Amino acid sequence: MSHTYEYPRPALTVDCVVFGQDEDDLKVLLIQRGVEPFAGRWALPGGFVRMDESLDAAARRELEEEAGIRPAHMEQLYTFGAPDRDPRGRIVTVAYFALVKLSDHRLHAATDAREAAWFSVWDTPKLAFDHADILATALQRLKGKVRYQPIGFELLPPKFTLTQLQRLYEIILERPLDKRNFRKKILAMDLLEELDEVEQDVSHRAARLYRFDHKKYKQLEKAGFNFEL
Amino acid sequence: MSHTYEYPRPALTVDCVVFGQDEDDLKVLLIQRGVEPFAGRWALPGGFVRMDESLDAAARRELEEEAGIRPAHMEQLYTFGAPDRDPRGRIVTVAYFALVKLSDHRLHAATDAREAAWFSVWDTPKLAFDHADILATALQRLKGKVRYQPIGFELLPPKFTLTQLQRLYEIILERPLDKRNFRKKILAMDLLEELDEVEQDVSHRAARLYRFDHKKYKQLEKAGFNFEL
DNA sequence: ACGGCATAGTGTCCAACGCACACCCGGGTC
DNA sequence: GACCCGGGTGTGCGTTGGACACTATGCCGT
Repeated sequence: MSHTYEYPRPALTVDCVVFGQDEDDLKVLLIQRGVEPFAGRWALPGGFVRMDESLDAAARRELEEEAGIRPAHMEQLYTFGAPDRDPRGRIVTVAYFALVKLSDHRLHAATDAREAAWFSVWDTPKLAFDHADILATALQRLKGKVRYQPIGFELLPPKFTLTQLQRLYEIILERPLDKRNFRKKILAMDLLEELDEVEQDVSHRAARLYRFDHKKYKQLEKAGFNFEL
Repeated sequence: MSHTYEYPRPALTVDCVVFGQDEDDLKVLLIQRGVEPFAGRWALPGGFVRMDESLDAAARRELEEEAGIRPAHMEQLYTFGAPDRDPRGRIVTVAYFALVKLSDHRLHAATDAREAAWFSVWDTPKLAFDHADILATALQRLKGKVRYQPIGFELLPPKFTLTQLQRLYEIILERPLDKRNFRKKILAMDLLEELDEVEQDVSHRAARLYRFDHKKYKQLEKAGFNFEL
């Protein structure tokens, strides 16, 4: 079955930059290509947009299909449409930016026959197409956004310690933060619920666990409150 | 001549939200549609992306063709792709955001046979397609961006008074600013060149003219300086 | 020439915030 | 019980943001 149009059309794909935090590293999800072009190279997960689905839906579907991932946070990043960005012809791609809790998506073997794996964002293999540009754009967005919107929490498990949170910010922003000032500021926002629980199985004093209060944040946001690290 | 593909493809367009400042009003450029669907309705300028041009180039070309406009500032805004956003079928559009000096683009009759006109952004006619959503997104972007990047200057003539600049910010941000604090802050950045010229033809004390120093801004930017109103 | 009018231009004070900084605490290990 | 490892806490200072009101200048009308 084929499809005919009066004027030529670019093909339209979505590609997803999925970030996860692991220990002291920021990871990005990549998939090894099985076919030409760029067979064997690593690339961002993605694929063609179907005629009856929105762009967001296409991005979610591809992530589910290719890596079994349902991200907590996802937003459109940028649309890349240089005429020569794909050797197969004119293909325009809408890039998405997603955050997942790595704890939810530990080791997963290739769900879609292809190999999927997490790489440090500071040390990725050579990527297919213009995916290195897309990744760079996504990193820039993450760095810029994390200071003004509480999206960092989407990378952490539901219960976390303040030190974990601080480490996350330090990794993303690539600079050290002062412990006392960080805690003062984040607690002053009154967005964290202090739990009656502490870390388990650590060989030192256990830290208190906190949970991000999404409801409270939405309320404060409506009232004109601005999150700012 | 027709074009055939193995899988169906959405059509791809660009649409431009062009802002201009006029006196005490923020204007947006609209074009009256001549054909169905939405014949007679006002819409954002835009059109189909050609196979050999980048998305940015398509946006610039459409603006030139439909309104004879070459904007000083232009950036990609967001891509809108709801399956039902166009009654003709699946059409995905990459929206752009542009700023022009209205002084450069005064009254221009319809360049492309169609009628083009400036409307107050607070009082537009009912727009075709999902263009009202696109406009709202663009306004939000403008409001957010103007405080952290010196793009406001692209809306003013090359030489302007501090009062004009302040009015512009007040219009965009929709709130009054304090004159002394505004001047203090903007001059402290050392980005404005104080000219040996004053306004002409005013029936009161003439204000000094200033010019934005793009070169100096680029230097400071490299040195880690952050513009912030 | 004089007065009136419209906008230009200018400085201080106070409160809030950002940031630098160091020590004791608690729990586990050996 | 000594030690090791991170957890948890408060103060002080310099900077910044924001409120606030009067004099200066030039044109116009009489």
